[in-house]
Amino acid sequence: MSAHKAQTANSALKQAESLCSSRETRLTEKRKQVLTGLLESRKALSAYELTAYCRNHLGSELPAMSVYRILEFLEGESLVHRLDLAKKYVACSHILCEHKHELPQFLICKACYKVQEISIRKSLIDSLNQSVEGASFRLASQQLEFDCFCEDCYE
Amino acid sequence: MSAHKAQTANSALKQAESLCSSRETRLTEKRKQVLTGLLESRKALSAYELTAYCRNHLGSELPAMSVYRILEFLEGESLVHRLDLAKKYVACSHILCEHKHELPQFLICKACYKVQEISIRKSLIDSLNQSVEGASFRLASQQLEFDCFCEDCYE
DNA sequence: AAACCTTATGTTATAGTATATCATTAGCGT
DNA sequence: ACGCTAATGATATACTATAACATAAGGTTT
Repeated sequence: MSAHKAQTANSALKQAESLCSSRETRLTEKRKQVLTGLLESRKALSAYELTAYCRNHLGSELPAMSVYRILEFLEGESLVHRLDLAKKYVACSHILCEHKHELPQFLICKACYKVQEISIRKSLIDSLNQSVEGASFRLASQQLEFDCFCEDCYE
Repeated sequence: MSAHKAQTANSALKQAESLCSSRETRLTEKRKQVLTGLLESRKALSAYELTAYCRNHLGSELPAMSVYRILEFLEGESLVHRLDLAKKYVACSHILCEHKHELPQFLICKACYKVQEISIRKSLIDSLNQSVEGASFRLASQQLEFDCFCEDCYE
């Protein structure tokens, strides 16, 4: 792991800590480990991949069931997003931003699970919503996920 | 099951048969059963739910593994779509249409798995593609899926 | 019809994702 | 130290999915 990567992970972690303490929730060691795993690997990981990451990189045995619970907690704190399409989890790319972030959309590389968190133009979301409502449905969430290929994985 | 439902399923089935025979592929009894299950239930079903449907409604024991293979076949014939987001399968809503259908998008009710197949405006897709390419990604497919709630399942 | 080949289906094993439940431990206030 | 609540561990289990091998069904050739 590069020094830069560790540093970014570190500052994100600090930001996460102050965020939790301001909300009076606890960012425990294990929870930090899971978040660190996602920050350092910089791609989407499954719960089981995270237990492996903790074992191999952080020297910590973390059963998958705990990882699931911890991911749930982190998601509740908006530190992590669950990607249904990929069945994996990513660190929120806005932990370091101060501004509150809304309407996150995810581009997920089907090949390597690199994830890009983007913000689609409001007008695009609006017209999507219109199409959906035209069919008498409603978007369950504005967190949209798109199966993609990243730059490195184009065919 | 209503008479209307059975009738629609029947004509769709006939259309599917002629389609397969024109392609020299075989729409066998078992394959018909699976397609019938999707047509009659009029919502997305998992492979295992389909074995249950065949057992309970069609009096046919169809192991899940066979269902998976059959779904694969039906998908290849564009008679069925696989919904990754829901981890379920739906009958293509265009079996009865003559026209070839392109760029299908799916609105999937998270609560009851009713599925609406829509065609989003080309311009919308285009601007989505633009956003995605701006992030150096490419959509893996134009078959988009959206988690929704249907009319009956709004909170 | 018999032999043959190809396609379809059955059977079994197994991997990955996820949730529920109960037991244990850790952190914190009194 | 006691006791409460939150966090984690441990175990069982359900669901989705694929792989590999065995058998059966359908056509084609002779």
